[in-house]
Amino acid sequence: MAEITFGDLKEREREARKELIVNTAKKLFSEKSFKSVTVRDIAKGAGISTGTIYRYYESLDELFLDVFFSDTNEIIRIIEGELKKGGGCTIRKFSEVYIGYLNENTSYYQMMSYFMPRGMLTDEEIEKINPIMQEVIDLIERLIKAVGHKGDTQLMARALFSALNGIMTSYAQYPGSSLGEIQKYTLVLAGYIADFFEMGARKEYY
Amino acid sequence: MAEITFGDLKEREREARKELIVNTAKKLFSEKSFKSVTVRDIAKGAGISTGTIYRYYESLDELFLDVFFSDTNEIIRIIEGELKKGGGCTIRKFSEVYIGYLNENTSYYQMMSYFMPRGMLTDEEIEKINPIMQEVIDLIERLIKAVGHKGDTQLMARALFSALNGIMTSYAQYPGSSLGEIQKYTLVLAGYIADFFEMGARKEYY
Amino acid sequence: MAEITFGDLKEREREARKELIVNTAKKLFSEKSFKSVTVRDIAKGAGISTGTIYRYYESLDELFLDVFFSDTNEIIRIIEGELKKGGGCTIRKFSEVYIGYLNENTSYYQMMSYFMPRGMLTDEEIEKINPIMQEVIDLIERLIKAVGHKGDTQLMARALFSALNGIMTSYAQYPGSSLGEIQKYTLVLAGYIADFFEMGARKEYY
Amino acid sequence: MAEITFGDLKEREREARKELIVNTAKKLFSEKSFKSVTVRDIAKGAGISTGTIYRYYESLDELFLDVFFSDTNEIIRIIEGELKKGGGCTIRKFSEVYIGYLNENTSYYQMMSYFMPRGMLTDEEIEKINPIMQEVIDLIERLIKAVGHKGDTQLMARALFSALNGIMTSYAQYPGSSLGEIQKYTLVLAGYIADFFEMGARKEYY
DNA sequence: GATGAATGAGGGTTCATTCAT
DNA sequence: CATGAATGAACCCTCATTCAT
Repeated sequence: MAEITFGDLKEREREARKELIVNTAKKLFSEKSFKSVTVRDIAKGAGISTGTIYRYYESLDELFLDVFFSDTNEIIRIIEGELKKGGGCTIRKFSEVYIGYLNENTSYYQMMSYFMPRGMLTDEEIEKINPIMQEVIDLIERLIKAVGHKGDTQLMARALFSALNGIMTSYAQYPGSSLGEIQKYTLVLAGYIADFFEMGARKEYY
Repeated sequence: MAEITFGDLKEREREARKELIVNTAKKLFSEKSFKSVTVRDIAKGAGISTGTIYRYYESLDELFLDVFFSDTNEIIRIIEGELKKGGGCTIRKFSEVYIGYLNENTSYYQMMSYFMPRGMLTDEEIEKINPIMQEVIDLIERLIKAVGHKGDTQLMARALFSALNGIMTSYAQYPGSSLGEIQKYTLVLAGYIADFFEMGARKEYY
Repeated sequence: MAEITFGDLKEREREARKELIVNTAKKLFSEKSFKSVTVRDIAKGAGISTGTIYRYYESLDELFLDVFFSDTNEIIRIIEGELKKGGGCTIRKFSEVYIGYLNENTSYYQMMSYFMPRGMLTDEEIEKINPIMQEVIDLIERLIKAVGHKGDTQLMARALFSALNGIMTSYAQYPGSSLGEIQKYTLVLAGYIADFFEMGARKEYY
Repeated sequence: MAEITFGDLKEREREARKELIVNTAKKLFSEKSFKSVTVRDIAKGAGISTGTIYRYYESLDELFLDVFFSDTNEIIRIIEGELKKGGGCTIRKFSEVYIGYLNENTSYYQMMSYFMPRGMLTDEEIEKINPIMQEVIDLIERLIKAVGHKGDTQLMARALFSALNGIMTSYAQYPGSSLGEIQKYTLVLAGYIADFFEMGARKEYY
């Protein structure tokens, strides 16, 4: 029978604190551009001191990366949940749910653009991020295989992932349109692209 | 016959100055992340004073936006040039040339991510940017129509544009791989996506 | 026969703890500049918590002062040991051994510079430090008397002590030279100065 | 005939500004420990903004080094002035004047202790400091030669310089005594040491 | 008595922007 | 008009010290 040690409790509390910090950061990211959120903003928002943040994260970037990590996990959870519900046209379903998430969490793809550039991440950080990103790709790949695709499903998964992210970069909050219009339009684009992939997946393409 | 007034000359000189500033900024963007380039860097690079920059641009962001504008124009020129040369598979050709450009000018899609978020641009700025972005879309649309597509070619153009941009956001400088490997991979993805669109365009899809 | 009370045991344990802390600090001082060693560094090195350190020392400075105290004791021990061994030219011998110690423990004279400025020490701290410093002076004085000096031996002792410390302040780690060269040079200076004092001591100077 | 160009004026003004900053720093150093003086203190004291400091110095350390440089120059000027006045016992005179200066400018030897440690200075900084330090040594050397010393006058100069600095490190503001008492005592020590060197210099020592 | 998480003032430094010359 | 020195708010981060457990 699993015993709960004192160390476990400590660890849990630590995780709870990190979660508080990460969630505060997420909340602030939804209010303003993620790069304009400061340590003081987060500390204030979380009701703790700036110094405390540095007890849990060595730098702001490390914290941001954890938000990214957490968001990615959330995406996976949401999509797995959604997929359990429905039947049929799953690539499309995935695409819509994913874009829906990005619409609600605009900082996600902003962080992606921020972290991708060469030299931004240490090897250690890359090793932390890679597996979870691969999970997303794997999840998409499963959908593609489900349709019976015979080609390079990994490649196709990556292509779809890229294409969807691009919708956000290009139209996420396109200036001049109302938020609702934009969300509707990005969903249309997502559906359009998804259909191509759906179609492609059904063929023995590549 | 059009007469050249004193005012015209002034205006031309002004444009020449702005071009000098913009080109200096571009050069610096290719050397380091666009967000880390400072007014002083640009002024120094252009051989003028920081104050002078503010005679031509109200703020750094306005300058950056002009770089974005100029880059977009350059893209259009390059692609029109490329398209004149070749025959055949033009959607693919476009995709490859476009991704090639983004690989060489990493600040372009970084700026895109930077400017897209709501509230970043004034109405005035939007009115300046929109027409040129539309030109890119129109250019893509022409390629799509050339294949004989009967569906919503505008939508398809926008979808392709988004998808290609997404490749860069997602894999532009993917950490851990060499620059060359990344460029190759982004081109593979571009080709893959382009083929879907090529195929889709040939059908009476939508 | 002296009885050992419970209080004595407590006191002994307390002293042992302080020694652990001081020795840890010393070890760290040999690795980096003494002013850059933090409470956390020491606590970690000693395998105790930061809070515990404050049970033994009211402040970091008090701890540093104890290290200084302990170092001074060590110096006395070492020099007494050395002097027992040899005959002859003892002022010189002392000077070389002392400079040798300072070369190995660069934080010692750094702490001296740090604590000497007016206002750095409380009266209480001064009362603790003075006797041990006087011991060093007395030790030097004995050497001077041994040569048969008839002048103000206390003054001469203080002068020699000062002069040797100055070698370290001025050339301890003179930039541009290798560590070995510096150590050799400081020893040359020490010998040079020692000879003056040796000579002076032999006279009925002052 | 030397013409004064616009550039010269600019350069002069720049130097005047640096002097203002340096003098403000010196003033503050006499009020509190030099390491506890902040950029903000200096800016406020000089009636300028913190940012302005960084127009003239790349870092606080660079500024501190300039103060050290300026102090050393001042020492040289003062001593040369003094030496012109008097005849006779010049090594002693020098020693007293030097110690007098250090008593008035306690930050000087504090900075010496601060900058000497290996790695504190860049090669560039070393190249700036070395010549001026050598000037001081040369000045002392001249005094030694004046007495007719035949030995290694450079070494003797360095030894004297070290020995005098050590007086300050060891007794500069020895706690417990009044400022006046300390100054008197350091002068006694200086005289005592100077006499040794005076004596030594007169011989064909070494 | 020991712990170590939390504090928060304060550190050096940056940089878009302004404005007197 | 151009200049570039000056501004100063804001940034990230550190660390001696405290105190609830």
